Amino acid sequence: MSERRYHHGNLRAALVDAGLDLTRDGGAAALGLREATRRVGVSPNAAYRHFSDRRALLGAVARRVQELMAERMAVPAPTSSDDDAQQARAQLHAVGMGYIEFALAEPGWFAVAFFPSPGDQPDDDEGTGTDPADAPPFRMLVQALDALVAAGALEADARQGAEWPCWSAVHGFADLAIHGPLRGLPTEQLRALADRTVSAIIAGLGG
Amino acid sequence: MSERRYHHGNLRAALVDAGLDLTRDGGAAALGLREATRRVGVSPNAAYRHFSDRRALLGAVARRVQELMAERMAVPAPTSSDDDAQQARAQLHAVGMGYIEFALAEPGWFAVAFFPSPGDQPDDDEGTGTDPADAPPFRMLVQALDALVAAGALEADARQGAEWPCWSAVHGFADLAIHGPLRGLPTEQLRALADRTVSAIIAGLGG
DNA sequence: ACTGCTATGTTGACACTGTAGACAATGCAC
DNA sequence: GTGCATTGTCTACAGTGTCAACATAGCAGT
Repeated sequence: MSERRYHHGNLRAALVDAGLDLTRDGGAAALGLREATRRVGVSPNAAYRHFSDRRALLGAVARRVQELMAERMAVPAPTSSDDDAQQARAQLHAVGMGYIEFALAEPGWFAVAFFPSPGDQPDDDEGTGTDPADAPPFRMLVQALDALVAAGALEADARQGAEWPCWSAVHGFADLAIHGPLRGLPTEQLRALADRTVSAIIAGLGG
Repeated sequence: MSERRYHHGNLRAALVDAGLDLTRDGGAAALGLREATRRVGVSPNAAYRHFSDRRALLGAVARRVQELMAERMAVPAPTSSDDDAQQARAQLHAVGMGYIEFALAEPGWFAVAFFPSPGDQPDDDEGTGTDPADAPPFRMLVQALDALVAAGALEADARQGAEWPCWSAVHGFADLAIHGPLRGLPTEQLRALADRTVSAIIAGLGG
């Protein structure tokens, strides 16, 4: 098992795993090329065979985090209630709360998941790799909003672009709660504020 | 003028100014201790006479940016309309849009202004210096919300903690628009989405 | 089965960063 | 003027990302 072969076998995956470890506490800044390779037991430059850049590795880690996030945001199985509209609203609410709760539970990962500010803007679009608009958590939001329309709880006019107010609210709240003035508040209180925020943005969508 | 005296005279201020220059494009990552001192024409370690740390300098820059932000968010002078409630709502709306517009106009500065993720959390509260809750832009938000209550446009119950949904929405939108999937959208479209976001969160406050 | 190519990992080096400690110049208080 | 606290410099160290040249391993084709 621990025979050190010259070829690692699956370095790329191993580096991403190391990246997950490092970013979990410490966020993006904690992911160093040298540190990651050190953990895997490989020379620093080996990483360059799999990633063009430190930022490329970070991007790969980010995509994995997005998947983890979507898994944790599992929807609470639509209880067979009669009120479709109410249920759709509840689902959207759950998606929002799931987003925030993941952020609170894994602040380091969350800081990496979407658009890491540490490096400057990625120069070009395809720099980090994937379009953030098809990040799994985002798709969940889209789905929930569509369901809201289908249930008649949201006008078709108001549907257009509704993703952004929603995402804005939960994303902003997460940032405030992790790095901002809300940091350190007791979980219960935090959850109450999150609930208020999510409820408010959903309620305000109609107008 | 350009006589190089041994003592710079006002190094601290000069370093902060250099920091403003550096962060303006490039955000927090662009503020290097060595680079800043180089610009001022002073040895790297001179900075340590005025700041304990690179992060301390960054904090000083952040506070200056917050002031700049508040200046740019100048309220549009309450037009003497008869409808108090409508006017209060408009003021709150203007504060939110001002926040976002500053962020869009000065993305580098905005990234530094509040809670720079680059470094990890500041270890202790008083690390960066001031409580983010009395950042000038935040005070403007508080004021606008109070005015809303005074005008009868917001129940006293709903007033409590209303800062956070509001701040969350605009802050999140700014992040999405700068680093996120909204990046690069034409200004006009961006402004429309911002408007929608701000309107939504205000409309949703009552519930 | 041997040969050669390509993918993968290593070594050494460079320029850069933040930070620490010992030293030098300055300007203010007496 | 003298002495001292403030402010800036120099040297040095550990750490980083990245590049170029080299070494090894495994696979393809004869």
